[in-house]
Parts: sequence; structure tokens; C-alpha cells
Amino acid sequence: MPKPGVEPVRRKALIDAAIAAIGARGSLDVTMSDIASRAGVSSALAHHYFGAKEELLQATMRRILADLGGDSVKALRKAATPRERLSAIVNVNFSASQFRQEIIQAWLAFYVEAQKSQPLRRLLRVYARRLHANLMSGLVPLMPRAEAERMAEGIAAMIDGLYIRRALRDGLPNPASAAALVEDYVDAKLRRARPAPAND
Amino acid sequence: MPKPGVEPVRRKALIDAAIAAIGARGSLDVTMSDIASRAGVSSALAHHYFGAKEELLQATMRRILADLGGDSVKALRKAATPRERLSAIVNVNFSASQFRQEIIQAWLAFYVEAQKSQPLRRLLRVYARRLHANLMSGLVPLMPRAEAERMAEGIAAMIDGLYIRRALRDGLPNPASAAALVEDYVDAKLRRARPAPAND
Amino acid sequence: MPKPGVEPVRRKALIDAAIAAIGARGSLDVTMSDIASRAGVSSALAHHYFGAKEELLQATMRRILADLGGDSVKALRKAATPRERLSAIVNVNFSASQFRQEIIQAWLAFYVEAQKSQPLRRLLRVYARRLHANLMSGLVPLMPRAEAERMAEGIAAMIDGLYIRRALRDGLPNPASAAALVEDYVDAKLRRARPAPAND
Amino acid sequence: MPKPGVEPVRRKALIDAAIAAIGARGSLDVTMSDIASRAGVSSALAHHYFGAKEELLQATMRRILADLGGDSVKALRKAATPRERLSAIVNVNFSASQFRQEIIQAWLAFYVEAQKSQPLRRLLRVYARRLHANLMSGLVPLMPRAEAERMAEGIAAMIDGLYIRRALRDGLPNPASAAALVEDYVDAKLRRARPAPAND
DNA sequence: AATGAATGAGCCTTCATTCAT
DNA sequence: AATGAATGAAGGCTCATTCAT
Repeated sequence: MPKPGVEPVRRKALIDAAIAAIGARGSLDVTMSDIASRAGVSSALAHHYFGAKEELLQATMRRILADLGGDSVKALRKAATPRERLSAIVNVNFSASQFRQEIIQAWLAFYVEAQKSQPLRRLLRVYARRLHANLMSGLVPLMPRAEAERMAEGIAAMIDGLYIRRALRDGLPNPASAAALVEDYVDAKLRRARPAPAND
Repeated sequence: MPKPGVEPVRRKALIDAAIAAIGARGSLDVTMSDIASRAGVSSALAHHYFGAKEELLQATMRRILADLGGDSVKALRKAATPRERLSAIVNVNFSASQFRQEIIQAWLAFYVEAQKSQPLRRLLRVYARRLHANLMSGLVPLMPRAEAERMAEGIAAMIDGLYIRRALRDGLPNPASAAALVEDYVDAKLRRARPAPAND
Repeated sequence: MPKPGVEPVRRKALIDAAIAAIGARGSLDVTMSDIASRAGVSSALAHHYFGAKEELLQATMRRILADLGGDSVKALRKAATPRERLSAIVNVNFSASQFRQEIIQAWLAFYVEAQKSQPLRRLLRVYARRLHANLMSGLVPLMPRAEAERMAEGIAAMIDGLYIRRALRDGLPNPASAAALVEDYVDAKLRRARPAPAND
Repeated sequence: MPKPGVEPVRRKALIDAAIAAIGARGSLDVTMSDIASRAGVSSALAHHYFGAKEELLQATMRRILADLGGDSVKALRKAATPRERLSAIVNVNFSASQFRQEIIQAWLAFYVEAQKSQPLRRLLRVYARRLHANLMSGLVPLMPRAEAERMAEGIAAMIDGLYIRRALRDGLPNPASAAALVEDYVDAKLRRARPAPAND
């Protein structure tokens, strides 16, 4: 009877520790030793499970993305109308579990690292595409597709921008007002937008 | 007649080299040697002029900020109306001299570094405040102050967000459409906004 | 009836794996994990049976020596005359079971390791003495003892040298010609050598 | 007026230190720190001048080869007849400057390392070819070419073998008798060999 | 008997920084 | 003004080895 896999437990602990370390440091240049000791293990063990530092960081990013993805799916399920879908997406991004200091800083750090790391860039692309698709699912019924495309871009940019500014602790003081700002943008645009032709 | 100070020349060359190095690497972890050799000098000389790496990086950030500031002042001078002021600010941020790959990446990298470095954070605050003030100078005549405050935040966030997304080469393909997106946001908001009382 | 000891089986498998690993790597700095996984077991098991890496390596060397010794004994049994004894020894060293790439490389690697490891050096001494004795048993009847001593040295050196050069894949292409070269040396010397006095 | 290049001095010191370290350790797995501290410098400096450990080791091998090459050239210059050429080559290999414990061990170690390292193997090939050519220049006038080829191989093998056995401190006690052994082999062969046709 | 888990120790390598010239 | 020389400090990674199960 093999010990009930301690491996997944350790991997999770190490990824959590990585997020904490990145959050504390504000950037990705945390040491393996720092991460490992936060997880209560030796740095050698971190290498044992993840091979190289880069892979641990990728796994960490993947986790952050997966969490956001999970939350998004859940939120979208409850949305009845296109407009509600938009709100769902916006709210998820500024929810208590996502819009936390350490997560925000990790996002920012990963954005920078993605400049050098192909795998990380690929992960961010996945995220960007998913966000775009989700937004489009709410926008397309409400306006012509070309307009929807542009608006999805605008919303995504505003969300990312609010993250950055929050990282500096120089933006809006609370998630609620950040979310409200995006919603306000959406409303302003929808006021004038004609719904898309029914046969679209 | 003393040699006309080679010092400023070297400092400028080193800062330019730093921007180039950061742009090439996509992050701030460039080596002093890399920067120095791009400037055609020894790394020891870089230390001679800047003391520590951190100071060179701060000087670099200051230069980027100063360039943006200079461009902004010039652009605002030509703006006759409040609405034109807003356009001027937006356009400057997406102008050819600002919205370049290397500058964009430098911005992103500095945002991350600012998480750890007080001086850099202070610099970014200066920039944020200036941007805010400039935007307010265009917004206040057009809407109630509280509304203007929020809108300034929204515009700033969108600009920053477009920078980030551009860094990933996954956002809008060209500066013109990025600028248009922000302008569109402004227009959508202004359509409904009542002008501020004249006595404000 | 107790399970017929899996221990000897495992030990043999590990030693075989060690030879394979050393042959593949071309040197002794193979990892215990490499050896163990070639044997299909965990590295912990290798330690369980051999204690430390050094002991596994010594056991491996002992096996190589034992195999060579066994082959030698067999070959010498069939030799009727002194001259045939010499040929037997030479041929064993270049036989198909000894003059294999992996065995040759292992020899070379052990020679180097013997510089640092007393136990390995002792093992090589045993081999050297045995080879010397075997050669002497063929040479003494054919020439004065002093001459025989020197010639034993020469033959041994030539054999070792051919091993080294073969390891680099830069020497004679096949075992047959290597053996012929040594035989030729023997013949050249014997042509002039007067047989030893009968009463020796 | 630039300081008279300390670089070559340091490089030489580091290579000397590498030889010493390898000699002391009996193998190539010496640490950069060991080598550096023998040279009286920091390990960082060793990297500064040689880049990676591998390159320092290659430079070391190159030096050993170059020294042997230099000695050989000098010795061959004094040789008047083909037979003297052969003696010259043999004697160089067992001269006081070559047949030293540390050099011998370095040779052996490099032979092993060459199994894994392409560059080292290439270097050893150069040495092997040069030795072969030198031997041939003495042998070809004395016997048919095919015979000469084989004999060159035999001499080279015997030299290498004597090195190995010496490394174990288990072979001939002194260089003189080692050299004599090879000379004896040559003489035995030449006694019967017919000189090559004059028009060869 | 066998293994996964875990670690301490050590090594190569990089880099900012200092200093004598 | 400028640089090559030099180093201390630190980090990633590997590996033999131990231990509980």
C-alpha cells in the first residue's frame, strides 16, 4: 500500500510558496531556496519535483491561470443575459480571490518574464484568448462583430491597466470601484450601440 | 578652455544603452557589462558615473519619464479646447517616439521593479500624478469633478493596459488603433456627460 | 524452501548495469541513479546492497578482473608449450569477450580512478601481478629470467597501450590485428633469444 | 601605457595550477576553486580568463601537448639517421620533463575525459597523428611501408602502456629502463627487417 | 525486499562592485 | 577619464546518501 502520494501535496505546497514568494518580492527573481523554505522543504526537493526553476515558475503561472479560469467558468454559469456575462467576467477579475496583492504582483511579474520566456508567453496568450472569447460571448449579441472586437480589446486593456496601477498601490483603492469603472465603460458604450442583427 | 565635459556625453550614452539593453532583454535584469559595452565603454566606467546599477536604472527611468513629459508639454501647447487636450495626451502616449517596443518593455519592466524599489516607485508616482493632472485639465471643464476623477483613472488604466498588451505583441497591432480605442472611450463618455458648471 | 536469494541476482544485475553505464559514459562518473535505473531498480536499493558507490565500483572492477581471470585460466589449460602459453594470454586479452568497447572503457576509467582509490589500486595490482606471472610462465623456459622479466613488462605495456588507443577509436581497428602486433613483438624477441639453461 | 599584460601571466599560472591539481588528484575532477587557489587567485578570475572549466582543461591539455611537441621538434633536429630519429622520439617521451608523475596522470586523465569530450578527443587525435608521423619518418627508410605502419602502432602502444603502468606506480621504476624497453623492441624488429628499397 | 521522500554538501557560474594604474 | 584586474557573494543544480514505510 503505497503512501498516498505525497507528491501532489508537495507540488501544491511549492506552487503556493512560489506565489507567496513572488508576492512578497514583487518580482520573479525569487530564489529556489526562498520558495522551498516557505514550503518547509529543501531546495533540492523543489528541484526533485520540478526539475528546474523555470518549470516551477511555469507551473505557478499555470495555477494562477487555472484558478482564474475556474472562477470564470463558475461565474459565467450564473449569467443569464449577454450583459450579465460581461459583468460576470469583470467581477471575476476583481473578485476577492483574484484581486489580491500577491496575485496582482505575480501577474505583473509574469507579464515581464513572458518577454523572455516562450513558454510563459504561450501561457499568457492562452489567457488572453480565453478572456477575449469570454468577452465576445457577451458582446456579440449586443453590437456588430467588428465593434465587439474592438470593445473586447478595450475592456481587456482596462482590466490589465487597473491591475498594473493597483500593483503600484496608486490606483483605485478598492476592487469594487475598479470593477465599477469597467462596468461604466461598458454601459457608456452600450447606450449607443445598436444590438447586432438577430440573424448574426 | 576645458574640454566641454565628456561626462554628460557618457551619461547620455549609458542611459541610451540601458534603454536598448532593457528593450533587447525585455526586462531589467540586464548586466552592467551589457549596458556598458553597448555604450562602448567599460563597466567600471558606468560605475564611475552612476555609482551603482540601481542609480543608472533610476536615471534611465527618469529619462524615459522626462521624454514623455517633454512630448506632453509640447502637445498640450497646441491644444485649444479641453477635448483637444485629452486627445493630445492620448496621442502623445501612442506617438512614434513613445510607443516603441523597447520603450514599452522598459515601462513594463520598471513597473515591476517599482515593487521593490522605493525610488522607482516614487518616480512612477510622479508620472501617474502628472498624467492625472493633465487628464483632469481636459476633463474638468467637461463634467463634474467627481466624474472627471473617475474618468481620468479609466483613461490612464486603459493606456497602461494597452502598453502591457502591446508588450506581449498580442494586443492591437498599431499605435493608431490603440489611440483610437481610448478616444472612443472618451467620446462614449462625453456623449452623455453634461459640461461642468461654468463657475467651476 | 526459502526464495533462492534474490540478493545475488540483484547484485549481478547492478554490476552489469554499472559496466553498461560506465561503457556508455566513458568514465566512472556515472550516477548511482543511472546505474540503478539501468538495472531496473531504485538507487536506494543499490545502496542497500552495496553500501556506498565506491563499493559498487569496486565490485564491478572485481567482476571484470574475475572474468578476465577465468578466461585466462581456461585458455592456459589448452596451452601445451611455453610459446603457446604466451599466445593464449595475448589472445585472451583481445578475445571477443574482453576487447569490447564498454570493457575497454571501463578498464581505462578504473586505471584513472585507481589513482585516488587505494582499494581499486590494490585490485589493479593483483591483476598486474597475475598477468606478469602468467607471462613469466611462458617466458622463463625460453630465455634467461632477467630477460623474461623485461619482456613480460614489454608485453604487458603493449597490451595496455593497445587498450588505451582502442578506447580512443584511434588505434588498430580490430582485435585480431592488435593481437598480431603483440605476437609479432614476441616473435621478434624470441628469434634471437637463447633458451634458458635446462636446469633453470 | 597599459600594464604589461598580466593576462598571459595569469593564464599560464592557471594552467600550471591545473596540471598540479590534476596531478595531485589523479583525475580531472578537480574543482575550479582548487585550481584557482593553487594559482593564488579567486575562482571567479579563472572563469574570467577561461570562461568555463571545460575550456581551462582544454587549454591545459593543449599546453601539455605543445610542450611535448616542442621537445620532440628539438630532439628530432639533432637526429642524423632514421634510427636516431626513432631514439629521439622514444627518449623525448621518457625525458625528465615529460615522464613526471603529474604529467603522466594528466595524460591518463585526459585519455578518459576524451571519451566524453569531443574537443579533447580532437586534441588527442592531433597528438596521435603527430607521433605516428614522427615515427614513420624514422621507420619508412628502414623497412617496407606496410611494416612501418604496423611498427609505428606497436611503438606508440608500448609508450602509452608504459605511461599507464607508471601511473599506477607499478611499472618500471625509472624512465631510463622504460625507454630501454622500447628501444629493445625496435632493435629486435630491425634486426630482421630489410631496408626499404632505395627508390621508395 | 524495495522504494519514494528528503536532504546536505558541494560545484560551476554569474555579476555587481572595487581598486590600482 | 578610463580600464583591466580581481573578488565576494549568491544562486541553480546535482548527487550520494539516509530513512520511514
